[in-house]
Amino acid sequence: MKIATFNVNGINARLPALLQWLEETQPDVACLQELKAPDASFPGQAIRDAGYGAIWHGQKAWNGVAILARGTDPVETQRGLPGPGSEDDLQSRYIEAAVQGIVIGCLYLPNGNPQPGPKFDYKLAWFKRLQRRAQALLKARHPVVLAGDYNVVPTDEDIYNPANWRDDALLQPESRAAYQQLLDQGWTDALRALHPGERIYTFWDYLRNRFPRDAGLRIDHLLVSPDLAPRLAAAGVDREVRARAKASDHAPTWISLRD
DNA sequence: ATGCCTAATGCAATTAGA
Repeated sequence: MKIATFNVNGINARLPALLQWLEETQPDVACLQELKAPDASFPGQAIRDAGYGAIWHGQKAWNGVAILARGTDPVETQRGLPGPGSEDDLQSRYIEAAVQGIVIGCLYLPNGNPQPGPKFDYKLAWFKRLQRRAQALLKARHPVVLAGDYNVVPTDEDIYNPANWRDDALLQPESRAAYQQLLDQGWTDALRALHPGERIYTFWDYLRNRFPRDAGLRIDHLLVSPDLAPRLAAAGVDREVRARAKASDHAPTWISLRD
């Protein structure tokens, strides 16, 4: 079973690229972030025609997340991240569904820049709610994959040049500690577990010729629950998608689980 | 310190991204 995450940076701007990638790589599950579209503008029919059932949580202009499942409909288990403060949170950043017996959490964690400031506070508060949801899923003993754009560079190994980014919200000790606390619950960072010591990037800024220079960051992650970790067979980044015309600034990132 | 690029909004220039 192949599970992917892809920050599309605009579902409608990216639709041809998304459909091409789905056709080429045939993931069983695809978690999408940054739809940048309200619910009514989601291209559900085009995605169904490509063979995927879908659920989505949109928002005008910003954010937005979706879960696609090949040949079946995801069974929604949560829309929006629950927990303290969730009633005041209008940003569409979390959706969760069961697909083929696995719970899939699709998340778009707040960027948090500039820091310090209210956006960084929101990031850390959102992270706490994610930790809470993650703990509840573990306690229920479900097989779970938490996939998405975490907006965290976990270590200095996960970025081309940490010195240039030391004041950025993505590298702050608080952001990294929150990510580590999540892992300490028992989750496995699949890409890192299967490729220790390797340079792996999932995002390259449009600015400053970053992709041709391979000046990237690893911020899109797939975390798997303890029962799924032994089933990890492969993991990777579809870098060629980032190289194409009209590409997102993120590349699709995926894992494959043994049956 | 700012521009460099891209998408959305809405039709010019601003906001946000990371």
